Amino acid sequence: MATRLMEIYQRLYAAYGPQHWWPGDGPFEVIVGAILTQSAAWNNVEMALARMRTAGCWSLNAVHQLPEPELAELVRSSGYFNAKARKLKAFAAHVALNYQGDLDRFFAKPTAPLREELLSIHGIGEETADDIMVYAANKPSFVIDTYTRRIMDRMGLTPDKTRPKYADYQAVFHDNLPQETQLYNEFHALWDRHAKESCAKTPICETCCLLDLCPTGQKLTADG
DNA sequence: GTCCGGTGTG
DNA sequence: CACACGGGAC
Repeated sequence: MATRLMEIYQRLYAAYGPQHWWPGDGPFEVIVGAILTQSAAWNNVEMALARMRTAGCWSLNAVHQLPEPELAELVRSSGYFNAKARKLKAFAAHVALNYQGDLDRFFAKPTAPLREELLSIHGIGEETADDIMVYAANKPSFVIDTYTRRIMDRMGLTPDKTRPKYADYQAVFHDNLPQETQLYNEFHALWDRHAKESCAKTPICETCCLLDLCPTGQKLTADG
């Protein structure tokens, strides 16, 4: 399995190159982006981030100070804006109350306790927690999303369980890859790219760089 | 399972 | 017009 996963990674990287997810953005922008992108198109998230920056709401402390209805108006374009404003406020409050607003102190925690604490915050589920782990806190915690699951299922990489959960998909990577944040960072972004580019809801198998490794794709291209 | 929701695309 | 979007709370 380890060899298979690395083969897939190398194929995707060769096909698409580095994806630059959250490149050079500070932890604050990664966290806000990870929350705002929940079931929302990234383009709409970027508009919301731009409005926050322009409005001067560009630090956890600023988010903590700004009234929730005003924050909601700033992030309107990302959708679910009332719910997301509440989530942003919850995160900022958590760091303000427990770490004097200092993210570095929060992220200094070891990987497992940090993830548990992230999950305890309103609005942070498993995927968002792992986004923050990898792209903000620089911790190796593989991000699983609907795209990753879809491709894994088509490729016969579904965890050997009756009803695999998030942790089961994640374990496929944690059990078979080196615990390297940079690898997890790029690999997840490449799954995402591939799902949009080729392994879409209706897959485009003919030009897929993983076709010879994919039972679903071979069946589909054989039938015509 | 239902609710939260504006924006871009076919 | 419908549909998807870098999910999570309840």
